[in-house]
Amino acid sequence: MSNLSRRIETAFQASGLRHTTQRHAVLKFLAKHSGVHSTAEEICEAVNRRNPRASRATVYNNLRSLTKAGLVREVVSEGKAARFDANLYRHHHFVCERCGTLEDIDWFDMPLNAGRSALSGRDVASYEVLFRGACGACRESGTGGTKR
Amino acid sequence: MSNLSRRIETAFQASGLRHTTQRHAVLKFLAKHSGVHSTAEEICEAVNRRNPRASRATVYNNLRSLTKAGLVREVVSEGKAARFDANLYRHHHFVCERCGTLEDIDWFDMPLNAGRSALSGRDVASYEVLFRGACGACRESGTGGTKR
DNA sequence: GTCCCTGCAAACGGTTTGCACCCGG
DNA sequence: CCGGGTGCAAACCGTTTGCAGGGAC
Repeated sequence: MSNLSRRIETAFQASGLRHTTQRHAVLKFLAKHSGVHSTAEEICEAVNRRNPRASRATVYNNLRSLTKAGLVREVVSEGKAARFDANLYRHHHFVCERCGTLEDIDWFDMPLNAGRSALSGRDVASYEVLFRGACGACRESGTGGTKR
Repeated sequence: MSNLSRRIETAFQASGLRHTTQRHAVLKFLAKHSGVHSTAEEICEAVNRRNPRASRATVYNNLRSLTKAGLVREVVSEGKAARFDANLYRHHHFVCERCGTLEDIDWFDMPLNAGRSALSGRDVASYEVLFRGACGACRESGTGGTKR
């Protein structure tokens, strides 16, 4: 059994989620494609390329239960289809205003002191920065690109 | 004619958008309810409570043209329905993880030096911070709240 | 007069749900 | 054996589109 599969089973036990082949396949796919921000449809399609299969409803159910368990995160998305990623590390996000792609930005801390008064009265558990601009490819080509 | 209406017409002229009663009504509603982050449906309903009316398609069309013209912004949304706001001032966002409400946070600058290497290769045009945690009401009541 | 805008209704795409069966613990 | 998980198909809901008529400039 692969190292990844073992880690997944351990995570299931820790979170109290029942271990099923379909759920395993979904999480494995997301862990293997971390940073890609796949849609439910893409996950569905990928999982069904080889056995065991998982119906659309099951994929959606599992994405929800995995998200609730904290093993997967739903990524801020500009489009209509929700995008998911294995929740392995904190990161910021960069949205290209020309081609619409969403990139992960390596984590760096920001001093929140400046916002203390603006945030008063709330418990801040976490934060992330959403950057907008032109990604490397669009900056070079100067193209408008196609929103995905 | 109200001061607000005059400002709206000026904005239309500056942006090259044709002035129509329906478009005026949509922007006026958003300007009056700034910070509320209304859905298209809510805007539709509000506009149609009094003349002139605007069909669903028209409201959607106008939300798109107004967004493209920069007079309105589409707000980062956790749910499925898109939320809009008049684009009057820069601000950060706070998502309550218990009740799901989305609040505006007064703008404050953050030193981005720490992220220079992580962002290299991209043109950063703007940024905003998305905070997560417990809002004032949920923190006090300790309730789980209802996701809207 | 020309285009863009509007309104209606039908189509669309992503997501959820109801229900019967199945399988992990 | 029990309760949650699975699969299918239909329902749902927010959004978009095609088209005919109307209004802004």
